[in-house]
Amino acid sequence: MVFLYNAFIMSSDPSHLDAQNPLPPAPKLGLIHVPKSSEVLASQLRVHILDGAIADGDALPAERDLVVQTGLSRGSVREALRILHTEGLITTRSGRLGGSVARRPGDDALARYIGLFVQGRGISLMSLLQVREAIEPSIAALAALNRTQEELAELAAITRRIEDAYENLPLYLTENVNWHVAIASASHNALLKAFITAISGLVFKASAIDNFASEEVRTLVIKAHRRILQAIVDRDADAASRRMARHLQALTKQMRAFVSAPVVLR
Amino acid sequence: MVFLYNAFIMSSDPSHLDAQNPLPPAPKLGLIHVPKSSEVLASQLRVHILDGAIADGDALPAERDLVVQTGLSRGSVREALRILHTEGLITTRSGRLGGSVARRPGDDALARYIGLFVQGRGISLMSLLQVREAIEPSIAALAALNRTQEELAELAAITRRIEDAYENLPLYLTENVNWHVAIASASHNALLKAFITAISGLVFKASAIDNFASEEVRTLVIKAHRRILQAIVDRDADAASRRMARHLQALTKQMRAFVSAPVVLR
DNA sequence: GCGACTAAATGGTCATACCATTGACATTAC
DNA sequence: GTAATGTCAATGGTATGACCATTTAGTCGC
Repeated sequence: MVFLYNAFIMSSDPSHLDAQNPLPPAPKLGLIHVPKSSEVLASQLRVHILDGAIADGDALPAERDLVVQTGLSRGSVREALRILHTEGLITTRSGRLGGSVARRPGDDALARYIGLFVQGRGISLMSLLQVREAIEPSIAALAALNRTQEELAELAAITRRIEDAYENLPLYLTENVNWHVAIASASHNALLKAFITAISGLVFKASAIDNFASEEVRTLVIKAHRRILQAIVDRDADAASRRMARHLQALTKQMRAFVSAPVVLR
Repeated sequence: MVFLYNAFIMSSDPSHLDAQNPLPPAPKLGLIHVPKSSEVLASQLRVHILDGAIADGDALPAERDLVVQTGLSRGSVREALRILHTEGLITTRSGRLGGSVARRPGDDALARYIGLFVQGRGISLMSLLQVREAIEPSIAALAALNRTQEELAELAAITRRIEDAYENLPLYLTENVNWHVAIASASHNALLKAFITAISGLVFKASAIDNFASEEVRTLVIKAHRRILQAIVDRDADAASRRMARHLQALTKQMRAFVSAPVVLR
């Protein structure tokens, strides 16, 4: 031991280096991050899930199988699976024929994280409405361009359901969220749809506390929805965008009284 | 054991219920989800972090302390902490004075999940550019309205750095991302900023593979940046929005050749 | 056939031990 | 004195092994 130690000292001594090359090999080392075993396993599995090598619905090996395959302890394997579960990339069931199956990240997973961000950072309802006003007119325009016949039918059905729920406030509000999401679906842009799903849900939860949807407001909303729907039917992207922008501005105006406080969920 | 079993059978026998109240208490039970111990602990800690009871930078109890406080095993406690870590709500260090400290969810955390979504769902670069075009004009408008003097200075500095990096392509591209993020900062909307941070980063990574920024493009970009900056200086929200929209449309056009494939990261 | 029981496979939890990392503190060398 | 060095304690990281809980396939009995 002592011998090895001395040898190390000697090899660090620059005195016997070639005079032509007086500099030691110039370590150029940066900070070294030593990953945890669970993170390494999670990363490997994540790659396989994201690139489709493990497809949506495919089963992962059982925990005890992963233990023998990886040489890690079961605790580490379980922590890796817990990471993937939290990321929304697997679901897990107990019992015989149980185990973990791969999942593509869904709108709900992304919505959950946007919710964490909004709540943790104390984002105000005002800011949320700003985001909605920023995004949704473009979504309406894309929907006008890309909507299929089926999506149009669905959208018309929801528009009608909202009108039918005129007296049933809770139903009215949830169908309203569905309406916005349905338009986002018709935009054929999955990321925009996920954004609007998250934001509409948050606005709904934050505003359902107080009841701002007076009868007058509801009447105006229904009118606006009809006009937006018509623009989408007509494939008139410009009109869809414009009308959606106006619609949201009007809604925001109605909610001004509530917008100062940060968003509170549940 | 047998006795208890029989007692249960008897108590389930409705024959000796009050005739006035012939219905059993109407169970009305839905599906019951039994949470895992680690999830319960994670939820409790999460609430305290999100509502600020555990502020950003505050230390959580040591793992072994949580064990005695909660009565759970250390493995369960660790899984709970792993969940919070994955959600970006805590960071953890080893060693003396180590432990877990609470963190507010940051732009990076949200960006990471948006990245997972984009990659896992095979979102195309085209869709990403659509999102950028949908969001960023509004951001420019908000920046024109809300920018402070300091943010203006920072924005001008970045604009200059981009021009200086005309010949240094990698620097040019990263400063370009910074420019978009700086505008989003000036919008004073943290959620929009997080979105743009994520999307600009993804577009950068997805497009840095091939080199589309020809000299001609770079010249046009620099011109466009100047005009947008001027609108923000002038507090002209309309012009800022319009010019940003044009700028992005032009950029998207330049990238048309690359946009068909899904986004590939790293 | 059909119900009830059993067994097996799987995730969930616990207890314990030990390793690895980090920094405070004492010690030593100069 | 002070700077290098060594020691030790606190904390997270990992491994083992056992047992519990849940769920389903299969089997037995009627």
